[in-house]
Formats: sequence, structure tokens, C-alpha cells
Amino acid sequence: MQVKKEKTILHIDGDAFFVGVEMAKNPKLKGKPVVTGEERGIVSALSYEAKALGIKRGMPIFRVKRDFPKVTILPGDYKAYVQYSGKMFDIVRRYADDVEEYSIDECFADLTGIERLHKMNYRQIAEQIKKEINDELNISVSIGLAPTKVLSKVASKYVKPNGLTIITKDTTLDYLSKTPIEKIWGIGPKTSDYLKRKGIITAKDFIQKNVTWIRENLSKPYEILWNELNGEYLMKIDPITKTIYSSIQKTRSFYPATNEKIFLLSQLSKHVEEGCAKARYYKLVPKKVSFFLKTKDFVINEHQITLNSTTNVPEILIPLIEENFNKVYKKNILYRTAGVTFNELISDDINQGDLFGNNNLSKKFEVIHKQIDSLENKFGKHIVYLASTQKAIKRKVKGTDSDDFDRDLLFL
DNA sequence: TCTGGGGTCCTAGGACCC
DNA sequence: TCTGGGGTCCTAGGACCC
Repeated sequence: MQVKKEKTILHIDGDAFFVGVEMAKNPKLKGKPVVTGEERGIVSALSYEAKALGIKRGMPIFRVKRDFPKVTILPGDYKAYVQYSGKMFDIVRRYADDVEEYSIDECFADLTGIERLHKMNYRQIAEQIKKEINDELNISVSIGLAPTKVLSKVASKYVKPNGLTIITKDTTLDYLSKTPIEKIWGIGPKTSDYLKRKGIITAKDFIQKNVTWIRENLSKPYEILWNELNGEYLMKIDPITKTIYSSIQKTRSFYPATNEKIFLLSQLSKHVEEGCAKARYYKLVPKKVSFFLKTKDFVINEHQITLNSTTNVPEILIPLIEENFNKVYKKNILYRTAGVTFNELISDDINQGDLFGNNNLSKKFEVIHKQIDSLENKFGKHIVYLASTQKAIKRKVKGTDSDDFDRDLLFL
């Protein structure tokens, strides 16, 4: 019988990543309470010092200003975060060939078998990676090392910030007995409630169930999770850098909630324009487009449209949404969010058009939009937009970028 | 978690086919 | 005629993630 060689998977998680980068950019902020998210009106990331004061993610910025006047409030600098993220992953690639960029501040890497090459054991390699990230980028990360991806996520979370935790076959049970089931990657509120009702409180309780019980009570993804927690490597590292989206979504909430049809339609119109711009940027076209309204009570009403010809041109998509608007809209209900999603994106090059003759029109608009895109590149976002979007740009909306206003407008 | 915005993947059930 | 078994494709919707 062949014995499978145990894997060593590394997981790195940035510590309060966005503010970590802000502190690296401006070291004077180190050790101070700092939050980002000013431009959105809610806290999107916060330093450990800010956390200690009782500030939470999602807290309105005005409350932070009012209740914690000493806290530094910064707008998000997404470009910088992407840069730091890339540099962090590159440092990991000095040691491992297979690195999966999981999110802006997290990656997995397969370290299996590289000890000899680097003349260090796994702990030393992880320490070295951490040191290089600290020294070169001036940000702090937490690292987990374990035989599977799911266990490595448990490990990296176990000590934070600036932690390094190693879980082996022998110590798995011990760590999992101290990990509440809802902390496991892939087990959300619904499933953890369900499991708790069945008496499963910790991750150890979970892995001690037998496989038959898992199959009878849960769906397939949870069986994979169960195996991973039991040390069986099933979720592979996927080193392909994902530049291709399978969907693009644009949404915005507003306050107060409203049932004003014109306003909701113009919000959707704006989202379609932005979604189309993003799709064009990545040379993608959707096969399906859906839009939704979310009520004041957080109920989502959605409608999906299958396009008979793929297009990323708003002049074609917006009328379709207008036609179908009443399928989600009810007169007497107040809405708080509107959004648009482009589904089943395919590459623009293989977009062969259709048999219905829409394609020529689409192509004409495409030419115009390419020119607008390059104008916006030069002069900034929202210098040109459709008249149907006007209402969305003009009305002051909570959470809308302030630079949407007071621009010279050019109607199409 | 009193709830922002952008994503991925899985599943149940219906339509349709032989 | 209302009666099989089995397969595929599509859709809506749920659950989860950062």
C-alpha cells in the first residue's frame, strides 16, 4: 500500500491588512487607533488599537468622529493595498512554487518537500517568510502551517496578530477542541446553528462524527471540510492568478429607503454603466444580466434576463432592465439597496454575436464606449454618463463617493 | 453581526428528451 | 393513454467567503 506523504500547507493572513498598509505608508500612525473607510462612510478596516476602544467594522464614520475624536480616519487606498498584496505574495514565491492568491490579504502555499532545498525546517521557513514581509514591507502577518488548507486557516487564526501556529496530525485534536465550530472556514451561521442543535459545539465534536453521520446530515461540501479537518488533503492549491471574473456586480445602498421609481431606475442605470465599464476593461461580456432591489427589511427581489446577444453596452442593457423593472418593484414598498449583476461572463473575442441583428448596434456603441473609457482614464470617473443615470449621480446618497458631485457634466 | 460591497460554488426542482 | 426509467440542461435560490 502506498503511504501518502503528509502535506505541509502554509496560510498567510495579513493583520488588519488595510490599516497595516496605511501604517507602512505613514509609520507615524503605528501604535495608534486608525480606521479606513472614510469614503464609504463606514469603517472597513481598523487597527488593533481602534478595536481595543470598542470600534467595530461597519460602524458609521460619523459615530467614530463623535465618540472617538482621537482616532485617525483615512480613506481607503485600494491601489496601495493591491501593490502591497502583490509584494507579499512575491515574497512567498521565493520559497514555494505553488502559491494561491486567495484574497487581497491572504494566500495559501504548498511547502511540501522544500526543507532540504532551503536547508531549513518548515518552522524556520515560515519564520523567514514572516521576517522578510516584516522587514521589506513593514506590515505584520499571521501564519498557519498544517497538513490541509482548512487546518492551515485554523492555525493562522489561532494566534493573531503576528502569530505563527503549526498544527500537525498529533496536535490537531487539541487545537480543534479549542476552536468553536462557527470559526471553521466554510461553516457559516446557518450550518453552525444547525450543528449546535445536534450537539456539535467545537470543531473536535465535528471531526469525531463518523462519515456516515456527515453524509446523512450534511451536503457534499461539508464532507470535504470534514475530511480536511481530519487531515486529509483534498482542497488543492490553485496557483492560477485569477484575472477572469465569472460575474461582476455593482450595488449601492441608500438612506433613507425609498420607493421612488425614477430614482431606483437611475441607480440601476448607473450600476449598469459601471458594470459595463469593468466588463470592457477585462474584455468580457455577460450572457445573463440580473438586477435586484433590496427592501428596507432586507428582502431581496431579483430578476434575471438571458440576453439573446451578449453585450457590455449600457444602451442595450438599460432598456431591458426598464422593461422588466416591475417584476421586482412594488409600489408600496421602501427599498434600501439596488444592484446589478453580470453573469456567465465570456471573453469578448470569442463573442460571435447573434442571429438577431443586435450585434451591429452593439458594435457601434462599443466603439463609442471605448473612446469614453479612454477619456475617463485621462480625466477621471463619471465625466460622461447616460442621461438615465443622471438622477443617481445628482441626488446625495449616503455612501456615494463625494467626487461624484460638482463635476461638469456631459450628457450622451 | 442589527447588517457594505464584491465575489464563488452547490443543490433542488422543473423542462425536455428518449 | 397518465403510464416507466433515466439522462441532461437550465433556473432560482441558498450558503458562504473576504
